[in-house]
Amino acid sequence: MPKSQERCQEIREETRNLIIKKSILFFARNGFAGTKISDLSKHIGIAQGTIYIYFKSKEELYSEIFSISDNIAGNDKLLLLSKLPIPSEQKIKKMSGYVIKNLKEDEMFAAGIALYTQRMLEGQAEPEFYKLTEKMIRQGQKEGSVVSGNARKLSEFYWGVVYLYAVKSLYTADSVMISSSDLARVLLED
Amino acid sequence: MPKSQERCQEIREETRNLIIKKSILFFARNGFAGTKISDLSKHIGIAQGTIYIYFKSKEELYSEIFSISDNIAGNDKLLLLSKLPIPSEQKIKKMSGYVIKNLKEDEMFAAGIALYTQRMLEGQAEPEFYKLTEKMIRQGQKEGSVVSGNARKLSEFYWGVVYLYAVKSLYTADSVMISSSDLARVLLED
Amino acid sequence: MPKSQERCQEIREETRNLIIKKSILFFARNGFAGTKISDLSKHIGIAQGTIYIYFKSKEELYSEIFSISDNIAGNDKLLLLSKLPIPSEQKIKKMSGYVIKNLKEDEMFAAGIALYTQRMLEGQAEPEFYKLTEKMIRQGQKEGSVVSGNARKLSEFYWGVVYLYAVKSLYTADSVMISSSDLARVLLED
Amino acid sequence: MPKSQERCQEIREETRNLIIKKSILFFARNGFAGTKISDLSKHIGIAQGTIYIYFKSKEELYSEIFSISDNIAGNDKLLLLSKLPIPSEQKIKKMSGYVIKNLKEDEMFAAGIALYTQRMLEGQAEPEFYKLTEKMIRQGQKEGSVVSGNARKLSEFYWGVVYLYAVKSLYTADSVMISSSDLARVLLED
DNA sequence: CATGAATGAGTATTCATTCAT
DNA sequence: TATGAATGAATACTCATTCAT
Repeated sequence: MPKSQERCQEIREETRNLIIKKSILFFARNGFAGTKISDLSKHIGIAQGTIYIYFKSKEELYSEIFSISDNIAGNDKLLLLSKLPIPSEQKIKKMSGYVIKNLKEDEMFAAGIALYTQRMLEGQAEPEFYKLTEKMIRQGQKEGSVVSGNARKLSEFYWGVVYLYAVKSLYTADSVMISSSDLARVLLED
Repeated sequence: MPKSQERCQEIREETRNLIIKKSILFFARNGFAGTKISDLSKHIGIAQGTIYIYFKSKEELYSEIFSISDNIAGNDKLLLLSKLPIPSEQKIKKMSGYVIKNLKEDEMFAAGIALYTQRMLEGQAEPEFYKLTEKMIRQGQKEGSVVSGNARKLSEFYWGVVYLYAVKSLYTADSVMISSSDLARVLLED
Repeated sequence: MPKSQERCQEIREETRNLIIKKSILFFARNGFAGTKISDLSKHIGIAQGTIYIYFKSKEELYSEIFSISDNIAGNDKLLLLSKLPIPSEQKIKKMSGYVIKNLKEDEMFAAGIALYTQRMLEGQAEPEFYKLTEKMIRQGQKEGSVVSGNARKLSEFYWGVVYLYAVKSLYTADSVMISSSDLARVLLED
Repeated sequence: MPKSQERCQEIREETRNLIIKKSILFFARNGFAGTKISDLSKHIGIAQGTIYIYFKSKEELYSEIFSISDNIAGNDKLLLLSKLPIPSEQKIKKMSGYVIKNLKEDEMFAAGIALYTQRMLEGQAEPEFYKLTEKMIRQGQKEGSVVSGNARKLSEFYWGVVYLYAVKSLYTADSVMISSSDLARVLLED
């Protein structure tokens, strides 16, 4: 008896997600060239061939992971946050809390941040959440809670610091993490 | 003919240095696995085989580059600086000025910082200049010029920021650089 | 329930025949190595696994097809023909008419001829119908209706020409076919 | 001391030609899918990697071989022949003599004919020498030396017969070859 | 029986390294 | 020394075959 259409679809979806999820960490740690399909498939726990059922090439898998790392980086939450009718100081504190919490608890989040930032450095990604942060900064500067200076540069600096700790956590299991308030202070006046 | 002997030695030295110098940027940008000897030799302007006259393997060249990136990162200057009988605030400002100037003017410096930090993250390098910076921070905290907090963490943070801008400058030709005083302010009280 | 048993057997037989029938064309066009089971199953309209219910391996399916292509090539008819008590000229004309008719109307026939000839060229098939044709030729030479020359060579030439048009029809839908009388003339005196 | 520019060029040319020459037979015998690069390189007597210095892929090598098989098939000679101010009968006899001689003596010639014809069947090659032969046939028909009938069809038939014996000689070392005059008789009146 | 996702041995391709010139 | 063509082990990718459903 043939498997039902839906069940097949489900299985495909599951396997595809498994591959993506497990690949993110691998690519974030070792880079594209440093990642071998043989190692990757062992790490995922599937056969090498299975990867090629879902992705045409290593390159394609890598690309897919990037479009996903965008979401991982938390755009949705940030978008929501940036639209709330609250003072910028609170937004930045909430954002920093969210970021630090995730960096600590979710390796995937750290990997997403790392990959996304790297691709951005190579000029191949548009930093959506940089812009949202810029907005918060400008609002905060009006409100007097955020330090003065070019908003774009400050945003870059803020996320740069996040990247720093993301990369650190990818390499060192129990790396000392910056505190949520220390991170917020990058932008806020004392 | 001792003269020609020396000249030979000189030429050897020159070629060797050329390889190292041109390799640093390449490795810093693409990582170890992402750097192909064929591309590298083309970039240097020599034959692939020539590299193997001076270095036993890609691995050895990479290692060599690290021991050099250590120096590039400015240990000597830093060491000197840290021993001067001047207030920590001045040391930190001088160091920041030195770092920013070099990041702006010397791609090799940026590459050295990037490589060194990367290897450090992978736990394969002992961060000599982190310790020197820690010293300055402790001195500064006593003098009241440096913000309070764990000296090691602050040092890591300071150099993390430097790494951030080093990487940025490797990828983007005219990247907006942080100012020397902004960098110093990472450690100094307002 | 003997009835359902039979029905089952029938279905099996049907599927098996479907696979064979549809495979012949595929193998004839692309050769053994050039035929992928994935493509083949798509072309047949069944799942890949189904093929392996009926045949132990690709190799076995291929072999099966050959024993069948032997029959397709029309041994039985030829055998019958060669035994009829009629002049060789008529036999050859009938045979040529039969061959051309089938080449035109039945892709399977063309495929069978092509496969059989290919395997023969590789020395893996015994050309039963070559021998029957040889007989006709010898008879015809005695009767004065067939051109003189080595009977085996003439037989090879005759079937070579048939192969030629068989292959042509496999690749080109509406290929110009040789006429029955042109084919006969390969052997017959004017 | 570096190798001289010209010597390098020479070596490259030689190796490239060696690969092409030795590949023709292999591909002609086994087809594209049936040819493994590992076997091919062993047969040529070089390392697998060497092939990829000269050709981007197996596909590209195969294509290259085809553009060359065109020449092998003897276009130049044929062109010359077709333009000579001699009766068509002589042209056809000369051509047949040339073809049979080469089929007997030069495996490469046979391979070239086989490959070219196969690609033509797949509709991927323009049969230059078919056209030249057509011309000869038309001229001969006017002169009364060539059998009547559609010139294109006759040309196809003639080269089909040549293909037949080309393929045969590829598989069987000492295959019985058609004689030059037998081949000519395919087109000429008795 | 039929399915098609998964497997892994087999094949194509790359790239660090060697070596004749 | 310097070269770059050649090497072959390492890696990416394919496809005949299996197996849980």
